[in-house]
Formats: sequence, structure tokens, C-alpha cells
Amino acid sequence: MDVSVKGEYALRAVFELSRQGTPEPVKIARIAESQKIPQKFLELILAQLKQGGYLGSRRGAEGGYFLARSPDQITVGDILRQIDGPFHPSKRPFANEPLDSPLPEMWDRVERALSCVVDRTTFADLVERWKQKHSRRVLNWQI
Amino acid sequence: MDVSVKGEYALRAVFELSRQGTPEPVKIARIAESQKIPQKFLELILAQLKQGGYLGSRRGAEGGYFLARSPDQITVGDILRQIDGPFHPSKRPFANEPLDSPLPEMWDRVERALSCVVDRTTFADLVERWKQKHSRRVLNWQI
DNA sequence: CCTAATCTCTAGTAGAATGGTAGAGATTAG
DNA sequence: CTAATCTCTACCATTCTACTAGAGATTAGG
Repeated sequence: MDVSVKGEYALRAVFELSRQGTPEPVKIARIAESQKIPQKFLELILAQLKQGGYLGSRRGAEGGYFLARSPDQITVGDILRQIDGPFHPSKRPFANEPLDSPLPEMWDRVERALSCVVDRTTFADLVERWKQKHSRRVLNWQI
Repeated sequence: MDVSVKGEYALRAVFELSRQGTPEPVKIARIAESQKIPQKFLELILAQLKQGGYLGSRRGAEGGYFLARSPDQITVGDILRQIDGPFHPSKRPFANEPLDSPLPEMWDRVERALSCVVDRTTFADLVERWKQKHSRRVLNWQI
């Protein structure tokens, strides 16, 4: 019942790109540094996100990665599923399971509860929340 | 974001004991058979559940396992945590994480959503749901 | 007390997943 | 042309998962 480190890295990377808000490509090296992710590992992750259609890229000097959709069109669930695969809490057709088990129905509930959070949280939401916390911090500094 | 096979086995075993509803010990072999769980693997699981205080046991001939609490005092969350460990969706203090990330707050939401299901579902609930489905089946047969 | 049936405890283990690393190749801006 | 960047394939150490094996401890019933 947990998310892989790879998944969390992916979220942080997409968040970084969303926060930027520019259409300019951002270099892997910069994302890696600002989000403290091992660069070579991040390369694999970004490639995977690109092939899922969430990111675009440009090679060569001044190249980098950018969002392929606007942040309010990408959810946390999208990214997690692209990286870690679909999350059925329990591998679905449990071959050897008695047919009249009450568990599958419960797993459905779990999945719906999960979905309510991750599929409704867009990166636009995350950026907004982050901005609010951030501005409060700045405000406190000023006072 | 998924439950181990071991965790699912544990749930099925406790469900089996709850369904029984008797204070009589049930043999591992019987649980293993009726729930289609490899017996030697199940032994480890039951021992772990016992040491968590959820089950009791008696050795020797006519021995077996039994619930240490009534089914309405054991939740699905209890069992999953005992078997698979606490489920923080993301390993909590992500050492290298930027301090102002919006992700920890989201993981909290996820955890609460999850908890709403698994910590509120008791084995008494599961048995009741199972009985309802079962009685409907029987009814349809009769008609 | 004997014995068969059971739980208990320790160990091992094959295979997959996780969390990376290495390096050569392709592409592009300037 | 060249330096900077993404891309692609391969590899790898460690841990986790889902078991299996077998000897030992305990108990009911005779």
C-alpha cells in the first residue's frame, strides 16, 4: 500500500515543470538538482512520462523537457499509473479465491477512495497549494 | 499501491475464522484448504497474527487457531498493518525532499481516504455482507 | 504414559522488483 | 563544427516476495 520512490520522483518532476509555468524546455540536470533526484534515474522516468504523452522534449543544446498538457489536465493518478502501473489494491482476478468472498467488493471501495484523491488532484492544484503556503511563509518573514 | 498476497491471505484467514463464529479452534489445514492458501505459508501468517494479538491458538491434537477478539473488534486495517506494516503511501520523511513540497499533504489525504475504508470495515461487516450475498444466492436457487 | 495430531520455530531459496549506474549514440542551437 | 543535451540499451547490487523444509514442542485421547 505504498508508492515507489520512482513514482514520487515522477510526481516531483512533473510538479517542477508545472511550477515553472513556461513553455520553455527545462533541462534534466536542472530538475534533478532542484528536486534532488539522481539524474540518470530521472532520465528514465522522464522518458517514460514522455511516452505516456504527458511530457514533450527537445534534444540538443538548450533542449529539455516540458509539459505536453496544461497542469490542470494532468492528475497525480495519471502520473502514478504511468510509472507504477495500474493500482488495483489486490491483483484482481485472484485465481484461487473462493467465488463468494466479500473482499473484491472491499477492494473496489478502497480503489474508489484512492481515486477520489489522486484522480481529482491536478498539478494545477498542487501548484496553487504550494503558492499559498509559500506566500504565507514570505508574509511571515516580512512581519 | 497494492496489497501483498500475504496480506490478502491474512484477510481471508481471519474472515474464515470470523465466519465460523465458534470459539472452537480451527486447524490450519482446514483454513488452508477452504481458502486455498499454501499451508506452510499460512502457518507463518497465522503466527504473525497471533503475536499481534488478533488470534489465539491451541497446540496438539484438536488444536488450531481462533479469534482472540470478536469479529466486530478487528478491522481490515488492523490485519493489513500487522502483516504488511504501516502503510504510509510514501515513505514519510523523504530525506532529500524539498521542504516546501505540496506532496506530503496529499499523501495525508490519501492515507485518510484509505483509512476511511480499511479502518472502518470490521470482519463482522464482511461476514454480514457475505451472508447477504449468500442468502440471495440460495433464494434464487429456491425460486 | 504413549502416540498421533497439531502448532512452532528456524532456515533456506528461486525469482522478481527496486533503485539505481554506465556509456555510447542521436539531435540540435549557435 | 561542436558542445550540450536527450535517448537507448545494458547491467547490477540489494531487497522483497512467496514460498518450502524439517525438526521440535505441546496436547487430547486412549
